[in-house]
Amino acid sequence: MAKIKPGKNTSKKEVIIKSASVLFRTRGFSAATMRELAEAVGVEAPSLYNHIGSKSEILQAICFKVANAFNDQLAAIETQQVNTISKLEHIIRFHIQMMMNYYDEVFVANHDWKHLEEPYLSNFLMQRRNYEKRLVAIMEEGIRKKECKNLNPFVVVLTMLSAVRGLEFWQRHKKNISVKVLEDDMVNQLLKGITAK
Amino acid sequence: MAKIKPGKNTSKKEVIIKSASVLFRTRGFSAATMRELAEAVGVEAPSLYNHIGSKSEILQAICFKVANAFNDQLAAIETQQVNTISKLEHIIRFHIQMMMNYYDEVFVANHDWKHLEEPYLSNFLMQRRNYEKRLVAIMEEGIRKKECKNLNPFVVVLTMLSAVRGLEFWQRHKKNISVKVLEDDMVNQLLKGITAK
DNA sequence: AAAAAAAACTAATAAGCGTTAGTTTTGTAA
DNA sequence: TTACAAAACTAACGCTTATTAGTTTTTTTT
Repeated sequence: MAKIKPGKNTSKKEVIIKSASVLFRTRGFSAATMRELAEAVGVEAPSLYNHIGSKSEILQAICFKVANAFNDQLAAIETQQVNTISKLEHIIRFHIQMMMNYYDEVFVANHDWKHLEEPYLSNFLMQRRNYEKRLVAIMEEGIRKKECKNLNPFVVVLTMLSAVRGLEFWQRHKKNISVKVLEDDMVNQLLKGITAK
Repeated sequence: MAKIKPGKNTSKKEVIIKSASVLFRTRGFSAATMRELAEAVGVEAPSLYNHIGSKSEILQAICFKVANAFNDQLAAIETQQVNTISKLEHIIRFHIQMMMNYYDEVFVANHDWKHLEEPYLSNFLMQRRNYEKRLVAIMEEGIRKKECKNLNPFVVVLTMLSAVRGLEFWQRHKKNISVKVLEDDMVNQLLKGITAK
């Protein structure tokens, strides 16, 4: 019978969480069962509880891992001494890369955060709101310095965030379009539009 | 005891489906229970089955109502004798309006279609793919006629679709930003970009 | 090799699920 | 007012859920 095989630096808990990310993405958190997760890991369901506390705890681990990654990267970009358009470009590219490299985790964080329990739910939502506000602040600076059009900064930021989030639908076109074309064309469209001059 | 109160032209089945749209949006299809739905409608759970066949049937009704609305509108736009940018603008504005007027239904169709049962699942996905292809065809024509930049049409279309889909997050900012500003700024950004000339 | 710790197993629990059966109430038409 | 149909009710079924208890196997440490 198959055992949990942790790699060099991955604990069994991390293996379970990675499997759960894939399972939760495909089935959704509520529809996914611990028995399904156990089968994916290669173990009986009760054995999972030697490594994790509960189903909900797994969701917490996934959501906050993603949230932390985005927060850390934004903090780094905020301190950069470059113009606003460059900052926005960096952010867009980072979102795209997160989507490519941590597809399952980002998807789950985007879709199933509502199933977090308190106080994790409130904490997560607070972090999201804060993230949006920091992006809006960047955009507002760009407008002030006349680098950006005078559009509603909230609209711009959420349009950008939504657009990159839409990369969820891209996994199935992954083979047809290179990541470079994807990144460049998306940055181009969001920052400069699609209308020919 | 409260009864199901159908309006002039709304059957009790429609009342149930509308309540289910709100419930499924807030709780997610899998997490939502028939007992919760019954309470929202003001009835005991088994009474629902005098009007609907199953929980799954409700999801089907929601998803295909939304799919039909988008398909019909796109068909109308396709026959219009206007330039490509105008067509894309119409499509974006229609998506925004659908999001504003049928928020719950569109949200559920976007999030919970994966819980449709066969053959409805395959049918729904086929319609989605077809919809995307028709949008790509419009964008390709725009590139051919030099109305649009030579960007990857798939990237452009899915960026647009994703951006308008992101209006899901907008309900909470509804009071701060008028629909007109929202529509105009979003169209402006997606078609002409945010960078100042 | 023996002892201790970690992690697997089987069995079972209480709770909640969608749904059905059977009955009673309500609304409508003759 | 009586007859009929629609739609509500209560009770319950069979199934699945996450999780716990108790035991055995495997791995690690001494």
